[in-house]
Amino acid sequence: MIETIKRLVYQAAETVRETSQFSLDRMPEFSIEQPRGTEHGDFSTNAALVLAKKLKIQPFLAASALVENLQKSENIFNKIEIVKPGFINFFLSDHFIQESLRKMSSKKNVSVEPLSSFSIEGSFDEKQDSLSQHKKKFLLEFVSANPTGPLNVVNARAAAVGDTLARLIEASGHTADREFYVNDEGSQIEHLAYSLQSRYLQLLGSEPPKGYKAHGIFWVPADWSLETAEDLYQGEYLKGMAEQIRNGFEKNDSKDELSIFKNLGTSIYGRKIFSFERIALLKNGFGDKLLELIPNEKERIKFLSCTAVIYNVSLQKEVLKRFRLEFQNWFFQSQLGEKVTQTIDHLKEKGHLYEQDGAVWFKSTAFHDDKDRVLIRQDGSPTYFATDIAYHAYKKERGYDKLIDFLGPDHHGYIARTKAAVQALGYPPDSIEIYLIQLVTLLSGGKPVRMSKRAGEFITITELLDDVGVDAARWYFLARHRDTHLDFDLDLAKLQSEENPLYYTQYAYARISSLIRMAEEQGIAIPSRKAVDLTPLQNEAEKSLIKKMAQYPSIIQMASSLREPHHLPRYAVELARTFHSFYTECRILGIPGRKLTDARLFLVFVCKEVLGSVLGLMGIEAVEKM
RNA sequence: GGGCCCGUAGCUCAAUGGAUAGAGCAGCUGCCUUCUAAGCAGCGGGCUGGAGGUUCGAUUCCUCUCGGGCCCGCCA
Repeated sequence: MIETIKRLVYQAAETVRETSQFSLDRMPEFSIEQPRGTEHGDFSTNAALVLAKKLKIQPFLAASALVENLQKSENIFNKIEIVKPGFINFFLSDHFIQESLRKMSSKKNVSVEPLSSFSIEGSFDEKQDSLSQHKKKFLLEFVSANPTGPLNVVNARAAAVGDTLARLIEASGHTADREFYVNDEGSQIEHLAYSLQSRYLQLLGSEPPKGYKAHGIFWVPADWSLETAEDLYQGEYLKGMAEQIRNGFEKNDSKDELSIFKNLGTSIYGRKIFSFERIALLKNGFGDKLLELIPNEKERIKFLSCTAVIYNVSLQKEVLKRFRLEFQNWFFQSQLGEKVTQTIDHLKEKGHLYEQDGAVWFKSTAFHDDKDRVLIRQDGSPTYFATDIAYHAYKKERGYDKLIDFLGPDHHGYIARTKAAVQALGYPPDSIEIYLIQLVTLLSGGKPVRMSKRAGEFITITELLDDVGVDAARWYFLARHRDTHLDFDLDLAKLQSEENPLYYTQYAYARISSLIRMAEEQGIAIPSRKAVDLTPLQNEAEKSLIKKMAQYPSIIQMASSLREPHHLPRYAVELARTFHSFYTECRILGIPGRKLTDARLFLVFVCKEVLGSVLGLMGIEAVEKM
């Protein structure tokens, strides 16, 4: 419906270009909107206003030119008017609205054509044919939490936003892979292993073993160099892990947790990382013999790192699955291997590096970064940033056209330097997009819950899901713009759960489902798309519902291209409201006239499809009964 | 000192440069002997933090300013 109107406007603009004195090479982007009241028509466009700006002419003049060249098919328009500055308002015929409904249902799953980049040369249809060439491969990286513990609420927000954006991008005709980057190397992982070992040692006795010293609440090797215990992980979950190392992983759970170490370990690292004996020990427990069985401190820490990483990742995977999110790829930093030095060499060849103070620097200021960045430290080891560049290089080498990263707000400094790196590698600036997802402040009892992984104080995603459920969690995260701080009031989320917009939307779906069930009981089937007579649909409630559904493709297109999933819940509520209003006013069953019943039944059936599709994009369950 | 994000109804938040700035919650008034009242219809509620600028038009873009949050390592 909107596409049709938009196409006609484009065609009108083309005619204007061909026949008028205006020198116009490209029709600027414009929008088709649904005005609030009916006095401004069923739909309106600002096309003439943006055109006027481009041509530097009076808006009203541009509007007149467009309207004169608009095909005023009576099958489509009852009336077209030009108003005040230069809005063009379309009043649609009943026939056009009714037939739009028929078209909507013809699409298997509602998808849309990108309308954003049309030049005025070439007709709409030609552009549409070349759509397949515009199909792009997206790679979305998000969550990417360190494998040092359970996922928290901020990760959950990223999970919801990233997943739904991926679905949106797919719905708008591209492909999108989701990727989780696991930082399984570096000092933080080492600290994790030391923290774990310390918890294990604490299980064994009250005094530190020989060669260890007290370090805060931890016991660390006497020659350990770290200055403060703050660098160690204090979370309670490490105690549980330590116990499992002592008692065996299998015993703790009915599931065979051991397969994690065999299967996940192998799939992560592509090779066996634990010997048969080690796996058996993980299974049955080390008892109090860990230090004897792996006497070499360095080897033991490496072993504990791997164990902790694999275990944490497997738990993260599990909870994300519960959150209805599955990543196509889990990419581990340790998989980069030679890639890091290769990438650095590549940058060196291109002349983007220099040496200073015994370190190797990337001249990122050449690409709009604030200052240059170290890639190789004085001690010869690569920085985190260096591995990150290698990782992004590898992403591009895998053939993705567009990389999208979601970062936490504390990483905003990485936006400029990462973009700089991608450009330095020779890729166009628009091949990478990096967005921040702002913090989530959990409110409990009206007071913020402070979250710090190392202090061990945080609400895990599991606790959140236990508390409010997957649907409510996803809805809350998606409903807000990713750029704004989110106050997630746990009490409120629970208390209001009965009058949540989520339930309002699901209720609309359930009502339709119930209706269709009842119709079937009465032997009334959903009429076929081809045969149904839609002419009985004439009152405002019916037409409003059709028009609201007609907006769906442009909502997807907008949310997808802006990378802003929060438009979906808003639209879902609007659609549900329009439906509820229609439902109250129009009876479907038990009315005289089978034709009206059929037409309305078809209407709600399509509405159910659209509602189901919106909820599906949000990863929220569409319930048949409430 | 520098950078990023946010200031919109009592509360939580929308509004891809567009018409009278909108929803939900909270408050008030009506509506269930017929398809789910977890619903509908209606009312009240705003100097969009403030001051300039850009233009046909600014919540949106630019400058300044006030308030809140986050960051600024050869940690990851």
